[in-house]
Amino acid sequence: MLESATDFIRQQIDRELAAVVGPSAVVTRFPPEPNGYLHIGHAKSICLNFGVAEEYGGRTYLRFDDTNPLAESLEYVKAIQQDVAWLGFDWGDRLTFASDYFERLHQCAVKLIENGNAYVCSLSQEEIRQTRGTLTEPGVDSPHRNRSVRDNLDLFARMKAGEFPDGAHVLRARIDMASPNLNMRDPVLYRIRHAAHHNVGDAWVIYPTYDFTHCICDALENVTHSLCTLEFEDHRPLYDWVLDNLSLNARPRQIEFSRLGLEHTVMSKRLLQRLVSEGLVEGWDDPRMPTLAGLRRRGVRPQAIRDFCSRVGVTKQDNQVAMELLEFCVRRDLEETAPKGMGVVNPLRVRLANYPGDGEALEAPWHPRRPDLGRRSLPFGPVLHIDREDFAVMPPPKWKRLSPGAHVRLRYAYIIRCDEVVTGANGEVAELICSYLPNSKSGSDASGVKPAGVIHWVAAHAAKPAKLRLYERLFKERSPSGADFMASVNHSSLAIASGLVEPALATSREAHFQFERVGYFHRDPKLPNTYNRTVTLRDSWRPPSGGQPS
RNA sequence: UGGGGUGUCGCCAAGCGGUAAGGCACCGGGUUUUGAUCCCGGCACACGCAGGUUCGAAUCCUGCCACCCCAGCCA
Repeated sequence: MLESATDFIRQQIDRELAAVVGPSAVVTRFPPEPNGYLHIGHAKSICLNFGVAEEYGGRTYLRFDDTNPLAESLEYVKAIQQDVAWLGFDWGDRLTFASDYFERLHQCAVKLIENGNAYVCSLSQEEIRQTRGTLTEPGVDSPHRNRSVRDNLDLFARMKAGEFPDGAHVLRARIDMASPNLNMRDPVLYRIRHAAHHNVGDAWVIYPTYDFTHCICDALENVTHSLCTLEFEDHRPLYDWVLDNLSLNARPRQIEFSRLGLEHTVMSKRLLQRLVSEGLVEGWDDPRMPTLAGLRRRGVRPQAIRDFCSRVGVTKQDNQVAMELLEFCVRRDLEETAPKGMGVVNPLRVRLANYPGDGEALEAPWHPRRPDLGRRSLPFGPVLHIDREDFAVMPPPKWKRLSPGAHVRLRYAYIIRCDEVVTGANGEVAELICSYLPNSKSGSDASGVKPAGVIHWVAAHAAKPAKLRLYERLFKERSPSGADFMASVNHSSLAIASGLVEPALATSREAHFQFERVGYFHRDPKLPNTYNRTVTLRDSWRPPSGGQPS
């Protein structure tokens, strides 16, 4: 049916569809719990669920798995919707909440009780834990396991009515306390929680657990393929057991795939939370965070994230994807779409001794290969700023930048030569006295001089000061270990430079730019006059000795 | 020592009995007014290990080994 099945899940769907006679539909769902921000690992799941449905002409639900009122809030519900939409996926009118189904879930629970498949257990949480057994030893039956249906119904009704405090009773599935699968040892289906719920308020004091809820919601929404991560593999027998013991029309199947692992970062909510609470980052949307909010603020576009997800693939293998792949996708996307201007990170003053007048307006395209992006005016003048990295008093071999006596092309402007180096009090280069070649203007060069290279610059009289936030990896190690991951935090992952940008860039309505020869930058949506470095440009220049290239 | 999974190039990942795709990274070369982009070329006699079946095995069988997940009234 499909010319190229790209992963084991799509292959399975292909096989299923090939065996089906009548019409068939593929229905998936992305089911986040609204208890935190989405990260790039979620993006993998979102791309999979929405992608599969789209490819097979099906549909996808955005369903909030909100069965634990203690952890969830409306703030996250909103943020998650924003992130999914930002990625470019449309759930149409299929925005649902597990809590929308609380009434029907309750009916299902009553049905299980009536059929002898569930019972009210009055053991304490501690007692349940102690009687569950271990990995190698079976558990022991609850003393309440054989309560009569009538008693169970009565107790469950009173639980629902709010007669008991939290923890007094739970509803348990009656399966097998000796099962080698711990999830099947009479798992809890409902617990008492006197807590307000972000969606249904205080309508309920008993809340269903994930295992009971998820499969039923899938069935109610006619989900055909319930795609989740590997740690739920052991839950599949329970998922199936619940549905087997209810008579719902649909029969969804759970398929598990591996989570995304990314080098130099962590993906667990707990660890990310620590970074935020301990002030190692400036919030959930800090551009160093792997959250979608962080990536967005950093300047990563959804197209790049989608490309990344498709390149990473979907398998059951544990994986740790190189950060280089994400960076590749980001550059690839921005290279085509971002206007290219000039920004200087560490300004070094350059005075053109032979330049007459106050200055002139040059012109340049926003993108050499994208004339549709237009052109901008580029002020030039007698005093300029170049990047300090582009000048060397004693240049290493094959130096293609400025140095005493050397010629260099100022991008889209003139060729200059460094005639004199003015040194400051503490021996540092304070200023460069240069001369320019009047007949070397970009586009009409008649100088015949072949410069060593091309460097970027801004005119002192027109440049706008800007804070440039330069980010590096949040973790020094590729795999920050869970235990001492704090020790591998890169405390110099943010450097703030006082730079200069060309005026057209500062007034542009665009948000993403390439600063030529420096990197891709994104105007920060919160901080004024600030640009976040999304990613550097690739740099294959390696100094023969121990130089300091950009 | 219970159950469930996974092992193919540094990192991802195709392959599904017929003699190892692709991407990233890396290494060469070309183009270039970004040491960028782009283009060309190189990069696993080898598929966790050991046996076996077969004319033929990464693919089938057996046995080992390694790693991941599970003992929440979290999801």
